[in-house]
Amino acid sequence: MNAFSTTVTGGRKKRGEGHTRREEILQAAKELFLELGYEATTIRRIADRVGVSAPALYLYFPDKEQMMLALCDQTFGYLIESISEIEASVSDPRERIRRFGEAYLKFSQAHPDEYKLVFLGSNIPEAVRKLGHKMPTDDPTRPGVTGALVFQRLVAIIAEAEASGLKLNYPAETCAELCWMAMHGVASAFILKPEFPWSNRDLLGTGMLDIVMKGILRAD
Amino acid sequence: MNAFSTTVTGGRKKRGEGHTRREEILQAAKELFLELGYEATTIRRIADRVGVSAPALYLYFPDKEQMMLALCDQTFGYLIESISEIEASVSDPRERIRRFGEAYLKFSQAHPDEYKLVFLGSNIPEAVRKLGHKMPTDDPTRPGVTGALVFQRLVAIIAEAEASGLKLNYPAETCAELCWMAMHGVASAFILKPEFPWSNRDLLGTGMLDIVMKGILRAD
DNA sequence: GTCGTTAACTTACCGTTGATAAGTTATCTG
DNA sequence: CAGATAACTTATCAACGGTAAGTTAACGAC
Repeated sequence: MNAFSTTVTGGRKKRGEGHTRREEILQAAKELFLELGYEATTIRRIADRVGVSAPALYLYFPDKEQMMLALCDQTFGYLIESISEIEASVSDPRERIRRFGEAYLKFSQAHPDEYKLVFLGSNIPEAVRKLGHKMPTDDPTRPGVTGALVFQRLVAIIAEAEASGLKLNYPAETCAELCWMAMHGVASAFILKPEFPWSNRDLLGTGMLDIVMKGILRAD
Repeated sequence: MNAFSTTVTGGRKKRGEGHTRREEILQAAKELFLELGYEATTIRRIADRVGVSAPALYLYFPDKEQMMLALCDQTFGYLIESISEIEASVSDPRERIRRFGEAYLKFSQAHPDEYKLVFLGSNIPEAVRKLGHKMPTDDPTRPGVTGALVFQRLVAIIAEAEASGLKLNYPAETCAELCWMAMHGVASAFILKPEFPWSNRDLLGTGMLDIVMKGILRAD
């Protein structure tokens, strides 16, 4: 992992060290997904960057999609982390909701490919599309479920806000859905139409947040 | 166009009739895009359904993406039509904006597959563009720009509202973008996650509209 | 030390993809 | 009938994701 972002590590791994190769593959895949997007990142390109042959990747992942999924969980972990941080450090309910929205938007812009994969259905088959939301009996360790966790946190935050005395203009669940939809609208617009000349991206983010807060919380 | 949704029309076209083949190709492509999505719809599958060889498609379209863009324009046309109707029949500025949002949502729910095709089509643009294979031209007659037309109508409606005395909380363009993003958030959520137990779909639609109107228009 | 086992990896290949080149056929014009 | 050419086909390309089968090297056991 040097400064030139080639991850070639040279020779064959020793007996018990296969997992380090796996991590090298993930690292190279992540770099390439971010550089080129999902489609343009080919198995061969990943293999080249790692310094192994293409089929070698299949010793560690069943297919290309699973590489992306593994990365999704990893990066969504960061989102969940920052949400947890907010929950831990911010006590004011209003501020919590706002900070959630900010974190969500910031994440979507920092990791558009992962966002696309989990929340936009993307081009990846059925398996991934349904995981954005709760599938109660499913294996919680399966890759790709972290998207649903994010939404559940928002529901919890808003429900707690109501419990702490804030008055909502809609049922808590509806408020959470409205909030998520609005922020998702901004996030997906930026991601899906990156070349569109948006008037002012920062203002759109903060503005939407203002609008939603004003819309779901009863005026003081 | 028979009951089995094969569009085979038989033999070779006569001299001046190439354009009818072009329409057959578009029809088949549309069906397949809706059935299978962009990625799974191959040139060969389209050609099979039309009843010609695969390279024949390249007599009418430069590449697969252009077929998609042509379909986008077609679908956007339906939306533009209903917007024009509103502009012609509704004079009150507030009501115009609201009706625009309603029409947009209604359109998305009446033609979910087409909406998905047009607005959620995350098909490659990024991947290809980043590889530098073909940079987007700034030719305004190029297919795929009608989407911007819809948005311009919303900008115009909101700008006219401002001109007629309504006070906006943001620049007109930003208001339009916020409005579109919010409605798109609702529309895409319903379409992308149809199985999610949304608390109340009607309330989410009208509620988001209320929230946006309240957010972009200064309170009376 | 050298053997068997097997993790780690390679070479060769499969079918399919979007797209192109070059040739063929059918229809229209003069 | 004789070009000309629109409409279309066959053959082919490089690149894709993925698989089969073989090779190399590191280990424990004796």
